[in-house]
Amino acid sequence: MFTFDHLEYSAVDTVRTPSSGADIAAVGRQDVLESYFARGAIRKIAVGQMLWSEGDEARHAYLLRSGCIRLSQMLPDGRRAVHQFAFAGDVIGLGSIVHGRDAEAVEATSLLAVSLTWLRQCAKDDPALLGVIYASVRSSLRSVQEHVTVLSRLAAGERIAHFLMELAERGRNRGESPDRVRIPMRRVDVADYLGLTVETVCRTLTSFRKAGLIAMDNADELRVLDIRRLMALANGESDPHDPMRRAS
Amino acid sequence: MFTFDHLEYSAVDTVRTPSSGADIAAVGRQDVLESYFARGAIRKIAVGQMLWSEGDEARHAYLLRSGCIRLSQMLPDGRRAVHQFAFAGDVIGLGSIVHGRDAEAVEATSLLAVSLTWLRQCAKDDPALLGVIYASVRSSLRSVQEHVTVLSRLAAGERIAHFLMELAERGRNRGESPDRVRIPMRRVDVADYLGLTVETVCRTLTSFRKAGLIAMDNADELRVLDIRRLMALANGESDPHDPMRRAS
DNA sequence: CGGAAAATTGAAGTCGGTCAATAAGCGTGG
DNA sequence: CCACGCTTATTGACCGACTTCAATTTTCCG
Repeated sequence: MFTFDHLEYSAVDTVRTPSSGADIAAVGRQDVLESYFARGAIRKIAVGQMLWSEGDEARHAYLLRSGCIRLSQMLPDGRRAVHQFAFAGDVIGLGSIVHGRDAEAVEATSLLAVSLTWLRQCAKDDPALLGVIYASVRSSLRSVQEHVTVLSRLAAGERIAHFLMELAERGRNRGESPDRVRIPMRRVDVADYLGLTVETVCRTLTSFRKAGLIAMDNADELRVLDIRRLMALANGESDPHDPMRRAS
Repeated sequence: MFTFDHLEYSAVDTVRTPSSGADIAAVGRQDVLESYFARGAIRKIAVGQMLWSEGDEARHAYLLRSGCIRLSQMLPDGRRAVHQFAFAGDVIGLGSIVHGRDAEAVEATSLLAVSLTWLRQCAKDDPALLGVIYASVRSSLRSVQEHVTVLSRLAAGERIAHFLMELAERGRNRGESPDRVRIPMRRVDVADYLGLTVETVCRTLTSFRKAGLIAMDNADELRVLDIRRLMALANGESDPHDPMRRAS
């Protein structure tokens, strides 16, 4: 849940988890992990390129240096669910032996890759490592659970607000301005992340704009104008009759 | 994802995970964990009693011997999202330092409780233990991810079918008949688990009954009549125009 | 520039929700 | 054992939030 005063995610676990999700490690307390990734290989992937596919054996864990990776799962008939977006500082690939979903670059992405077998070897000498990995997966778990609540019970407008606050919070953790939110992914990605359609995402953003909650210069960047109301929406604290909850 | 032939969950990870969810450990390969729980204290809780509440510090992990625990999260205005149901054989309480959601008994439940600090001590002597715990949380992660896909992209009928197949599969893992599914929780719990309303759950079950997919004697037990169609629905492989996808 | 992809807007339809009523359990106590 | 009262489940009628289908506009790159 977001709080208004400090704009900070409820850090319930030992590890600070900026709403990173499945497979994504916490950023704080991650020094241990990062020291291992520092010895990893740099890998760059272009927009639309897959880091791995569903069913692939997991061989590496990755620390994002820049860019954005979309983790998603396809249904047989083409429907898609985006589980999480990973940003700079996030660690992905620790959650599976065999990948259960696709990982694709939403924008040009640079990562550090380490072999999982090597990581396992290291864990035998360094007892702290396994604990950090465990904490990382655990914090991922908490993030996905929050996502479940969003998908399960929030209305369209609340989901979008939640998403924007999530982006703002995570941008802030990377040292970006909190009232300026960049949206690196396309609308269809946002829609598949929030269980909505592209059209609903557009319409909701438009109504937010008209209500003075946000301002948009480009399609991929917006300014937060009324963070209080956005927060209330994001946390499900808004008035049930607030028209911003709805899309139309 | 479910498969028809063996009625078995895709065991993608090393640990067999019968669709158990957040905080719920895998059942297979769990011998290590169980040996520790064997030295735990027996605790019994009655229907409606809370095992813990959101915000509580996590002090114990529990292995369910019988009954059913509902893990849920409340929104400020009373909306509720049920994250998972834990059944006999499942382990809960390993996913958090501070609990992020409530745990309440759906029916009379008996559990084995061990202290987390004690478990941590043991982990120092037994390197395998931390690995098993890690695997447990990892498999929980995978389950919640599946749930995200369900909530994000499946229609009402598909969600109910998925839920029934999940119950059947997990009952089967506990040695129960696969074509006889018991539903220990109330309709409102099912609704909050699937992001629907009580009425939609009822209506969908009725239409399943009328279509010959299931038969119901009591409200809390049903017989699976057409598992093939239920499976197809559950996995999102049904015809987009199949009326069973819809509620009405 | 030009052409395709992406974003946005509009109009109409529908799935699932809301509100309301009825039925079915279920435990308690006479 | 049955009557009573309460909770839960089910069904019906209506409604509306979101989707679907269909333009139109904007953006992005060659």
